[in-house]
Amino acid sequence: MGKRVTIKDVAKALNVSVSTVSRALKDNPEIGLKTRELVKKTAKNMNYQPNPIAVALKTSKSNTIGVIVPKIVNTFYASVVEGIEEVADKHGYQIFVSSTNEDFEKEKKYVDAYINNRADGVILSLSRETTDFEHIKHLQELNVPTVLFDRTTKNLKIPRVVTDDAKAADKAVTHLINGGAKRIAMLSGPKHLLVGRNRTRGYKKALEKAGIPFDEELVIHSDATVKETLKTTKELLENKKVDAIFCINDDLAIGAITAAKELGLRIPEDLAVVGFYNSKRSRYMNPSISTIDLNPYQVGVLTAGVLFEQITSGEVDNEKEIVVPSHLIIRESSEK
Amino acid sequence: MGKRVTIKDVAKALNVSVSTVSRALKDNPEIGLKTRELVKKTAKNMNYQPNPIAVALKTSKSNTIGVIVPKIVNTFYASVVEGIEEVADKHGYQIFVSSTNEDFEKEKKYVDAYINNRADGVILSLSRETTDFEHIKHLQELNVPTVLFDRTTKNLKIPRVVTDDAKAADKAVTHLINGGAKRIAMLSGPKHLLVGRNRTRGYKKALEKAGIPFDEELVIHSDATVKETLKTTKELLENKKVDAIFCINDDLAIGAITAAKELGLRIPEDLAVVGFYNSKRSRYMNPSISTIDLNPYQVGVLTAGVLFEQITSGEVDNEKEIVVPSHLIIRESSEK
DNA sequence: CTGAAAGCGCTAACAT
DNA sequence: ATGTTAGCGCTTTCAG
Repeated sequence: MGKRVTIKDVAKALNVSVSTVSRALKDNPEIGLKTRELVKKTAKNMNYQPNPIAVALKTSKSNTIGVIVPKIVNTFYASVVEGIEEVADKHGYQIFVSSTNEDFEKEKKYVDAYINNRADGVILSLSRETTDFEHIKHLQELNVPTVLFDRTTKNLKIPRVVTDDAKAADKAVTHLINGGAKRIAMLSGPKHLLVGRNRTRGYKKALEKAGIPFDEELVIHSDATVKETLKTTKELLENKKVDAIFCINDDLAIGAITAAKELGLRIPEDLAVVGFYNSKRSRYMNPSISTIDLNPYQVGVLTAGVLFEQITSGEVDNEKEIVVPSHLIIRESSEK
Repeated sequence: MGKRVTIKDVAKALNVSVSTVSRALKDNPEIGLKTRELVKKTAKNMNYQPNPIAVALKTSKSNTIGVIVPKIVNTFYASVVEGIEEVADKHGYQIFVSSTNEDFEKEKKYVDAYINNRADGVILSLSRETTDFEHIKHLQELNVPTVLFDRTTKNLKIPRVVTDDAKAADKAVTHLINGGAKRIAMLSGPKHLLVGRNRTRGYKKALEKAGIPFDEELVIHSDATVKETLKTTKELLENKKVDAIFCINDDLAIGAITAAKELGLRIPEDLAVVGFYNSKRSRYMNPSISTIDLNPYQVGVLTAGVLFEQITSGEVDNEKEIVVPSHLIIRESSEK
């Protein structure tokens, strides 16, 4: 079976030395043009494939980028990965993706794996559990180009690419206000998550600009189970008399809409809703409400851009922070 | 900065040879128990980390599994990946994931990458474009354990794990029939896709069992754009008088439901719908209709299982085919 | 029980 | 312009 052909084999076939072959293959001008061509031709004929492992051992570079995400089933992250792939490919790099499943130990494990496998760069988004950052610092100590995205931390000086969560929320809520809403609730996730906090900031800001007082009771934190969402939404509609709801994600948006309909309300005449655009699917989920698109693909493209800048220049700007703008997709029917 | 500590360093520190260290580290009984312990202890103290690249170069094994999927943003594939990760982790292997984005050239490229990086196994699902299978045959020639899942082909003798698409469709349609439906339409995707063909088979079978004649006109192929779905569904409802719709995916299901509601129909009293469960999100998307769960996570677990069987035993059963059962999730409200 | 030494495939001084 | 050689970090005969 497949005995792999090495540089040595082609050297032997041509009666030249391995170094000649090695150099010819990388177009080293020290080698005569005709030998260069000859070597390249026979290498191809013999179906020679360089062994990246040997190269990596020798050079300590692997031509690969490690990408670590908290949850690959989340389409936001999957889309980011696509963006990264796109630009890595352009640079002639491959990416290897790992999902920590929000597990800190796995995150450490994968970081180590990428270090040991001499990844030329690492892109990662912190797991929910991560509060200790030694593994990230380790990457920095080893001078492995690293950039964080989305789930980052203030406890680290490191380049990062984030979404404009606060601004996005502001846009969404302002849109609702412009549509005539007066009492706007916010359906949020678990209280401790940074996303929620950032979006709450935007929510408050939009209210403030419109002169609407902030009412703590209209911000609901939940785990986004169907049942819970239905219950809290009904509560909001029946007892708090809200006329619009800003939802932190599409699952919540669907829950809100479903609850509203069960109460006989019409969307958006009786209740305006804004959700988030997490995937193409959103279009189907709520064809009649406006959504915020966080541009995950763009996040990936930009993150990879920062990384390659670092790889290419060899310089790190640990203060670098790129904020990716979000995009409000307005559906006609969402205006009251 | 991070000078990495090697086996040599710990050998020097203990005044023993590198081979002793190497052996001690892998608990070779030829080495005295106390030396073994000593070596292991100091290795840990010195923070020694084996260099997997050197190991791979020496042994031609990398302790990694390559996974190639057509589209990682598709939650079906993302979930499969989670399943694979789970069992790979148990075996002490890492996985590296690549998404071809349905591009045949990328598929070849990634296969080559995994070959060259000495992946100990490859799991892959063919891209839509793939009609040439030389790269897969190449894997087999090189004795790289390989298993296909989901998107497979009859043109290859190779272990595979697939979903029971036909059976799933049969279950779904039978469920509709049991609920009282008489004229059941099927919303399908592009005509040439295997999934659609398999599901059509199940659809026909269910009708046949119930003695309902098959009507070609009730099977609609579309690209699943929102507009198109709405249009075709309305057409079905108004002119074909269907009382139930079997949808090949959740996007179509949402489209169908939306169209029905726009016509003033109630779900499921006036129209019963069955969709597919592609993610947790499905629960939100159509809380009132039944769905088919294809168990992607299970597909991943089983696929990895087949692969590790092969890796462990060194034997390939190219006839092996595992069909993963799907699961019909019935929601009360979907019964008429 | 332990050490010496070869070699995996490649790159890059250092010759010539 | 090309060849020789050392060595990346590790495993594994083969010798003691």
